[in-house]
Amino acid sequence: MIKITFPDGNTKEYNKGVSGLDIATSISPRLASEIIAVGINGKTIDTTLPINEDANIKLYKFEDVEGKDAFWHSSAHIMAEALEFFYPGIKFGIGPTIENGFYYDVDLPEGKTISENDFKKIEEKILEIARGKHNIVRREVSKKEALEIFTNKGDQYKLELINDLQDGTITLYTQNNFTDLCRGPHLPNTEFVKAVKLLNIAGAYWRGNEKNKQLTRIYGISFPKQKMLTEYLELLEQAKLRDHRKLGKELELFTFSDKVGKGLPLWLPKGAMLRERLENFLKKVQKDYGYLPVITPHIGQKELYVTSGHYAKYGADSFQPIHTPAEGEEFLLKPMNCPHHCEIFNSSPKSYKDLPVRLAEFGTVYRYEQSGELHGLTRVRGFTQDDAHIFCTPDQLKEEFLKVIDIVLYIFKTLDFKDFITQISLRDKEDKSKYIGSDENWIKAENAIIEAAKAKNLETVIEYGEAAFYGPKLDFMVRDAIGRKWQLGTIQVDYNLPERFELKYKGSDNQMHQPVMIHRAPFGSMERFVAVLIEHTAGKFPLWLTPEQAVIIPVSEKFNEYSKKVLNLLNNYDIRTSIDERNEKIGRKIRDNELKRIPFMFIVGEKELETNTISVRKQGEGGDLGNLTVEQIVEIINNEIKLQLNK
RNA sequence: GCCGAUGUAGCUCAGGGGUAGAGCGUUUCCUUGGUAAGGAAGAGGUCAUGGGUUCAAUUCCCAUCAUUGGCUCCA
Repeated sequence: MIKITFPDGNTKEYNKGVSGLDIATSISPRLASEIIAVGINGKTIDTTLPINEDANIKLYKFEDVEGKDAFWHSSAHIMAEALEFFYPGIKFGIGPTIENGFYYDVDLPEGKTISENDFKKIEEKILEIARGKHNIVRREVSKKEALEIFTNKGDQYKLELINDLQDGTITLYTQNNFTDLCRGPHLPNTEFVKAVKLLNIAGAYWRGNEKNKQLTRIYGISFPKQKMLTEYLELLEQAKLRDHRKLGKELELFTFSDKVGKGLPLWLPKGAMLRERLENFLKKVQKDYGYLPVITPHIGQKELYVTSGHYAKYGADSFQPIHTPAEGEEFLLKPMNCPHHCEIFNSSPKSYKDLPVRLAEFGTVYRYEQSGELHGLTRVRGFTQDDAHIFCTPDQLKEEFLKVIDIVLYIFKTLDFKDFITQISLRDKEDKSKYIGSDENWIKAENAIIEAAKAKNLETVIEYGEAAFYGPKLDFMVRDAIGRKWQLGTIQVDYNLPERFELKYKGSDNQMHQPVMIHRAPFGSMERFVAVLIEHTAGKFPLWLTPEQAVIIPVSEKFNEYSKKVLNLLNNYDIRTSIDERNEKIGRKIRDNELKRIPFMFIVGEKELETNTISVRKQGEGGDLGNLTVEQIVEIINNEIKLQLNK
């Protein structure tokens, strides 16, 4: 007998060799039918595998991450079988579970293509296989045997994978007519899969290396209930409605023009107003923290970027140098503000008493991003960083870094960004050639960041290979409406550029010393930040930020005169207001302004004219909130703004 | 940059080898209306661009450009 301990601490004795499924069955048949995988002492295994020793057990359903993982992994195998049915000779790369669903990378037979039109028949085939209730059978094989099987099948990708595996650890899973190399765990049988949807199709390099062949990647998702699929698809639809590219157009915030060039955003008046408010908000914060505004040009001599290392790293893949009539004279569009700021630091001799120097600029930079990478406002070729560089003594580094974290957290809090990931971006352990500077400097910088994050009790994830080429970063990442992660705020420690630009200050010992630099941008870039803000708020911006705070809606033209009077009053109180003077019925005007997400609507008619008031309606809340005087509503608005900015 | 998809009116989209359609928006007129769509009439398109096939191309083919889903990259 062995002792099984359940998550609630209860224990029960079972015969040696009992399976997770047996244990679930002993509790309830219902439970047994929902169990997808089993956790044994922290390791996830198949429900049918025997358990031979005392263990802590967890029974995973679809609702658990471990359950979803097995569920979608099996779904990928079933999809592979369906694909093999339609495309004999197809070869398989990898087919893992992802956050929402699964994919399989496949190499289609010569001359065959697959398109979204084929999805329906593949989905039907998947469900047909699923309904067959085929057991998914695990088999341990020797490396030799595994190699034989896939040599016979002619699947070179699997062979490549097997060659990287240790003998004795190789398992195969078979359902119906399909066998795949797989670590598992998997569903007990195919019938668990009740609903499936193939989502999209994409190219993906074998093993993520662009020198390798590009395989066809098919994404899908599956569920144990049809209803769950329907709900998931609805969720996707709703996310699409929040997409900043759609809302940016609808709310007239920004646009692009082929004639200007791709990846070069044009801010429309309302978008510019919004952005300007964000900038002013940050300027005020930075003033309080002792930053000094500077302004630098959009281009600089090529030599500047040779010095900084940008040219060697990105020069060939960038916007190309600007040539002048003068022989040999070359300028570059600035890809970063730091070299200019270094030169400002260098413009006068510094004493340790001058430090830290904090130079801030909303600096527009230009980077020739790969064309396939451009995306709305989140990745563009011309954008404005809320950039600043802090030049400080090594002793001041920690405190300065902590203060920057405070700024970022304050901004995120004010704007209600709750779901963000704090990521420590370090060097690639394998390939240090991607970076400039000495090991010593890198270790110092990386430690400084790790310590600062610790001091602030930030819950961080460490990502290797994500550092900037001149230094490690602390990045603040958020997700957009379609679940993609973007870096917003970033704080970077840099010992390297001070060296390259020969930055110096005179210390109390009367010797020259090198300052440390902190690069930081709480928003990251105005473009990306606004994009994410649009998606997080679904276009319903906080009152202090929104381009139009209120609209006056006259019940009929007879009240236009009174509307203008109200407008003047509100303007005097700095409330951003306009009048909807269109010859439309009031219901129509309300609907249109609701859709424009204007926070307040002030309806004025006979009653309001007589009592010298306005009828107040709040966006998204419907109905009539009663009559107020202009002074009263101004107070309400100002209080709400105060609340938003002081939290 | 690579693989796939898409490109028709300001917007969202239908259509299809014989020189184009809807809804919304816009304009004009009627209506002067009380908290999420009042009515009528009109204007608006070299069907992304350039080639090719064809008696005939917006439709089929090729290329380019742009958008888009991924991959790679990301200062």
